[in-house]
Amino acid sequence: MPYAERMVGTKAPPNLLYMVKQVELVVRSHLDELVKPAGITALQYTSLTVLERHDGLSAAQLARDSFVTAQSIADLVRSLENRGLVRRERNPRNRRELLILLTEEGRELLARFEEPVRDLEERMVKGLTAHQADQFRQALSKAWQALS
Amino acid sequence: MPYAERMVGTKAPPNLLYMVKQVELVVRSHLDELVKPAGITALQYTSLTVLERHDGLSAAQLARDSFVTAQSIADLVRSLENRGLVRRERNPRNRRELLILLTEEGRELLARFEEPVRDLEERMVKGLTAHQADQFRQALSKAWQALS
DNA sequence: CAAATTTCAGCTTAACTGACATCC
DNA sequence: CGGATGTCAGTTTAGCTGAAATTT
Repeated sequence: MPYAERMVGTKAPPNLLYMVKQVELVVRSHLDELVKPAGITALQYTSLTVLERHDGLSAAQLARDSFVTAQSIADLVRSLENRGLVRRERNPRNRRELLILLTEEGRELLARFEEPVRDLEERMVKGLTAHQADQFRQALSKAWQALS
Repeated sequence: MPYAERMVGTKAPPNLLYMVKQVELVVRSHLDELVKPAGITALQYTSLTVLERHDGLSAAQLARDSFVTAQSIADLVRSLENRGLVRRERNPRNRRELLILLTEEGRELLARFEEPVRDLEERMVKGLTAHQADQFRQALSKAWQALS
């Protein structure tokens, strides 16, 4: 019997922390498969969507936001740069900062996956009403802010 | 400006998949700090809570449920065994299976962290009403089932 | 024999720490 | 100078693949 069934109706309910982890795991595995044809990982794709919302971030900012060190982010950014999905240029107002910017190719990749990713999100909330899905989104946002 | 602020009121809202990831990241970092004094990782602690609900799982079952291979789980289980938190014994009805069972020490560790972990969960939903927190839990459960 | 479980050996990769140069 | 930022070098660790033994 898979977890999807075992988890339902168990005496001691799985705690919230565990469910967050399980949802993240299954989401990442779907997303990884989805973007694999483009030769990138879920993590790299997610970084691109962050840049889509906040183009021109520095690596240090990206690192802080992702709870990883600057050194770790550097590797990820370098691989995105090698693939031509982002470019970096000096902040003219602060020569020590290297801003990370989406390239045209990066934007095209994001556009190409916009619909499939939205479909995945919709599958994820298909058991919820539109209102419940919205509440879900807000709950995630509040939970995240409460612990940040 | 940290993400906790930047994420609010941005034109293009961060997508659901990204928020799930961010919440998992911040939850794990808190949980890691919480259980560090006991010399275990968040991942190991979480595995212990799984065993608390389903004592006597086989490594293969645990692996499937965690979206990892049996080989990966083996390392985790071995370190828990070395620390005396779990023991393994042959399933009398199926001699190839090694059941993973919590030891008394493992149960004591779980008892010791029950309250701090509950506190962390409460901090996580402190911006929600009791009803909303319950809806949140159900939404996570449904989202997970929908993608499993 | 086919499928499931466990285990051993080796590999890859994503993260880490430490050290250093640069810039404000 | 102190505090950020970025980079280089080396390490650790979590996960992987492949292969084998055992049981059902």
